[in-house]
Amino acid sequence: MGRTTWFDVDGLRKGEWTAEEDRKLVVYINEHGLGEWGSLPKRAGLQRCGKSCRLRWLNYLRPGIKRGKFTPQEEEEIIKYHALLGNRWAAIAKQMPNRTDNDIKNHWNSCLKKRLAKKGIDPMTHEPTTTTSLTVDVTSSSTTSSPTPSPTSSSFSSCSSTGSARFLNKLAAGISSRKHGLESIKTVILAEQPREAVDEEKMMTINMKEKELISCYMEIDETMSIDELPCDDSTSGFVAFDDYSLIDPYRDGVYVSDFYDETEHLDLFLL
DNA sequence: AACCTTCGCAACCGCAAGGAT
DNA sequence: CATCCTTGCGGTTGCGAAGGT
Repeated sequence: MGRTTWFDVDGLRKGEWTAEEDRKLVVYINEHGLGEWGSLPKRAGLQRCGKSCRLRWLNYLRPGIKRGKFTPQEEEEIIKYHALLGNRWAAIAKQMPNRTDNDIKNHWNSCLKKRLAKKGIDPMTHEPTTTTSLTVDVTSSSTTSSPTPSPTSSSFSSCSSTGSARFLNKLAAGISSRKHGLESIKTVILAEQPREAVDEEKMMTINMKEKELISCYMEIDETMSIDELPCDDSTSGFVAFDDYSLIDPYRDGVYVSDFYDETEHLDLFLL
């Protein structure tokens, strides 16, 4: 199996790797370590681009890669993590260290996605296709069950008041896969101040809620894996974090309500 | 047996983020 | 601050194998 070999305009070899090329790459990396993919091919005596070498190493030659059929347990894990993280194959692969992101992605696209669809489950939302449990903005003209509907105050207030594992997972994923440091996330949250005061009592509530939200961010350790985070049974497209914030699992962000216009408006903090 | 379709997987491509200059 | 370069990610493609008709 594999692609036929050909050469691009720069004379670089493309397509299937030979055993000899694999050997050269492994020998070079074992001797010199990883890094500088751009210049590696020349130094290793390979007629390949750096990207191709990196991919070959990460997806095939790297030690510790598990190949072959996925076990039912692994498949369950993939489905579970996909529900939490979406198509973030790299982030999912981090939870399954013996499998590559490419492997997981291929298995999802060729097998798991179809299997879920057959069972009547939308592979993107992980919800039954016959029902729509996503909350849709009643004021908008949209009638679809898009994964990113506009939240409303009604959906907001009806959400659970407990913290959300999905939110925490999203945050952890943001930290781990997108390289957003905790400090920068805290800075974003802390920098968002109320626009104008209403009254003192409300102000106190706002401050309290803000503190709760911030403290949640503060408690998350960058080294925590998803399994270490607390779980709840939140299942809808939007996930409540508390009365003032709402998580959209399909975007890299957390909505935090504009405390002074609770009727419609939410701000999206991108992670 | 021959042909067609689907599956599985390796590899490519384009894009974006982040670092270096 | 702007530009360039490197790295990493996700979507897509190409192709042999396997299965179906």
